[in-house]
Parts: sequence; structure tokens; C-alpha cells
Amino acid sequence: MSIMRNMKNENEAVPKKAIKRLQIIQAAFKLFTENGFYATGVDLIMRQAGVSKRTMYIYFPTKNDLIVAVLEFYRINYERGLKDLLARNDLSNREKILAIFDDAANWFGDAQFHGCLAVNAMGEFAGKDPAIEQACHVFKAWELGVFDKLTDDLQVNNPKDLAYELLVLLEGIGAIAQVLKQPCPIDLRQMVNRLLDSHQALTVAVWPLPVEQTTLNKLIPGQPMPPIVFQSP
Amino acid sequence: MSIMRNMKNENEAVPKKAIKRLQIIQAAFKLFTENGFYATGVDLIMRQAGVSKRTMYIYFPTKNDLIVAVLEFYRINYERGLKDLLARNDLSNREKILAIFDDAANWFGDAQFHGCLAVNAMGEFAGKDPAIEQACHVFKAWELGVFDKLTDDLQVNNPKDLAYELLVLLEGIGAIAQVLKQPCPIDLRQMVNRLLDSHQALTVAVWPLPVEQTTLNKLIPGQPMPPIVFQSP
DNA sequence: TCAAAAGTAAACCGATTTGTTTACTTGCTG
DNA sequence: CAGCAAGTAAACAAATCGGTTTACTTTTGA
Repeated sequence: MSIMRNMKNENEAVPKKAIKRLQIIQAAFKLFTENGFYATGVDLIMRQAGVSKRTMYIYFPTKNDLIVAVLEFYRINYERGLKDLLARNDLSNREKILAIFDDAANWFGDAQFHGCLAVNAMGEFAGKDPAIEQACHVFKAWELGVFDKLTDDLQVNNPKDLAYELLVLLEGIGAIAQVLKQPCPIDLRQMVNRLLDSHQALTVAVWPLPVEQTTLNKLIPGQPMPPIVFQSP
Repeated sequence: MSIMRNMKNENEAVPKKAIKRLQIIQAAFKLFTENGFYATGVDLIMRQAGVSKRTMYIYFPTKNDLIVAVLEFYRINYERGLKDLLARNDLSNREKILAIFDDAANWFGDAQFHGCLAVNAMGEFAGKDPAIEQACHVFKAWELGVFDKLTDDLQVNNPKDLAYELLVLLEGIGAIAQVLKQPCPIDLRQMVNRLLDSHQALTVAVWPLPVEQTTLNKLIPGQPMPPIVFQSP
């Protein structure tokens, strides 16, 4: 069970007032994910949530308000799912990054995977509802921020760039999985490892032997060489 | 002007019968791209196409039939835009790949960029209309095929994997651009080059200096070393 | 205990949706 | 030039949309 599919039911221990609100959001989240936003009517949402339409419109005066709340829930749910992993101190940052991709690959491989909700929302509301656009932006910026925190104390020259490129991989894998609906044919861990290596170490492929020592010396004059990493071709 | 935004007007020299059809498809393509599928009504499409509703429903019995035709047009339009580039014999395959990403970066950087139409369509119709799903699948499989052709006579171990990973980059960059609406902060050519290098050459990062010649020799015992490539860190 | 708060169920509203039909006009071609 | 194919414009239909309102019931807390 991947993080994003694991919707924890902590409806207890929460102010009772907020329970109804959460019921609505969770039902709407499921329906929006599976059927899209425009295609999901409010009548169906209220029926699935077990809530009257009047109550719904007290908590969310418009459907778009509900959509914004669902996108915030989407992010908070993901954040909570990652919390334990990110807090572990027995894992290196590289291992945490790899774990994120392992989990994502598991999620994307689900036949029920319908793509990133924020991307889908942009496809339907870009240029039409600023609040929804903003919520999508916040989600994606948060994702980038997760990788930022994991790369900034890594020994790399441009941790921000590395974080962005990791997000590129994550989004790319997801988008393709959403459309092709086939198991990802590549070794994702290997791809991530290679990306990390290419940032963490000065990478040089050599041919033919013998390589002159002077060639290696002038790669980055005056700078210490980064760690040695071997990669299979 | 990127390939995907350049909608050639070859309405002349085409059977007059098909002109109306193309008018409808082009208008629908623009509206679906900018406003989404569900949110775009057929009345607006027919008005923008300068065509009566009756004519529209003769060419496309249902709105979803039109959507399928638009997705096919989306692919054919892209294919035609790439044709000249792919046919050039003064460019290496690596240069053609880089040119595709240059063009895509230009396209994604447009403030009017609304993401890949096939991905957006899946977000709205996944699990609801098999014909639309199929059209999206065909589009993405075609994109993968373009990279397949460009990598299979490259000197790499797993050209299919490389092609898939190139598509991952393309999709990832696009999805992030769609949501964040910010200029891509990374050096895309460098990222692509590094990916190609990592497949084309045995890559090894070295530290610390001096590196012993024997270290290099034992990388892959008995196998010839691949070509030398220097990459900036 | 009792009144306010919060919830339900369902009718209702006007606007909009896809899709159909009718009456009329244009344009090509034998 | 006659006639048919193909087009337009607009009214129309049935369903559904987001959202409101009304009448009634349940829950809750001082």
C-alpha cells in the first residue's frame, strides 16, 4: 500500500465539528480522482459522503471551494504519509529519496492510478479559477520542497537543481503511467541513482586505456575531487 | 515558435469535403487545450469553427467522437512538425534528441502552455471512454516510438530503456511547467546529455587524486573501455 | 430540560448541457 | 438550368448542472 492510497481514518480524536467536513472532502477526493472534477456532480459527492446538500454548502459555499480543500487535503495526506520516512535517522538522504521513488512506483503501478490530482486539476481549471491554480501550485512547490530538504545537505554543487530534476523524474514516470497503464519497464532505482551520482561526483567516462594522469588532473583545476562511484553501464 | 504551436494552414490543396472537418477539429483543439474538455461546450466549438451545429453532428455524431479526432490531430500535427527535423542527415541522433528538447522547452515555457492534451484527456476520461483512452495511449506510444527510433542505432546497451527515460524527462518537464508556470530553472540540454552519456559510456567518477591506473583497469575486467566523455559537474 | 445549533430530505430554480429537428439557403454538377 | 447535396440558423427537447429554500428532525450543551 503506497502512501497516497493510504487514507488514514483518524476521524476520532478530531473535533466533531470537523468530521463532517472531512467526510465530504474524502468522498470528493475519491470521486474527483476517479472521475475528474467537472464530471463529478455535487449530488453524487453528497450521496457518497452521506451528507445532505445543505450541509455541504454550509461547509463549502461553492464546488470550487471544495476542490481547493480537496487539493489541500491531497497535499496534507501525502505529507503525513512521508512524515515517518523523513524522520528516520537510520536512513541516508539518498536512501530516503530512493524510498520515495519506490513508494511512488508502487502507487503508479496500481491499475487505479489516475495521475497527479494537481496536474489533472490544472488541466481542467488553468486560466479559469485562480484559487484552484494556486492550490495546485502550492502542492507542486511542496513536492519540490521535499526534495530540496533531502538534497541540500547532500554533497552536491547544485542541490536545488538536483531536487528539481528528481521532481522531473517523479512527474514523468507518473504521467506516462497514467496514460500507458503499463508497468514501468525501466529500473527506476538505477535511474535515480545515476542522477544522484552525476550530481554528487564529478563524472567522467574514460577511453581508451591508458588514461593519462594529467587528463584527470585538469578536470577541475584546484578543486578537490568528489567521491568515487562506480556505475554499471 | 515551437512545433506544437505551429498549426500549419494547409486547408488549400485538401479535398473541400475535409475542410469543414478540419475547421471543426482545429477550433475544438484550441478550445479543449485552453479550457479543458468537459468545460468546453459544443455550442462554443461550432461558433469558433464558423460551422452550424447540424454540420458538426454530421461529421462527429457525439462530442467524444470529436475529442478522439482532436487527439489524433494532436499527434499528426506533432508528427508533421518533427518530420523535417528527423529527416535531416546533417544531424546526429543525439543532436536530434537535443533539438526535440530545445523545441519542447520553448513550448513549455510559453505562458499559454496547458500541458499535454493526452494527459489532460486521461485526467477527465480515464475509465469512462475507452475510445478516448485509446487515443491517448496511441499518442504517448507514438512519442515513445520517436525516441525508440532515435536511440536504437545509438551505441547503447538498452536503447529501449534510454528511449523511455527520455520520455520520462519530457513528460516531467512538461507537467511541472504546466503547474508551476515558471521558467525551467535547470539546464535541460545538460540533463539530457548526461542521460545519454550514462547509457552510451561506462561512467565512473573518481576520487581522490591521484587515481591509480590499476583502479581504472579493474572497472570491467577484460572488457574494452567505452568512449571518453567529460561532463561538467 | 429545553432552546439553539446543526443536520436531513426533498422540492425547487434558472442556467447550461448534449443532441435533434425544422425550415430555409447556398453551391456544385450533369 | 434543374436538382440534389451540403450548408445555415434557430427553435426545441430532455437531462443535468450548481446552488437555494423550505419544512422537519436530531444533537448538544448550559
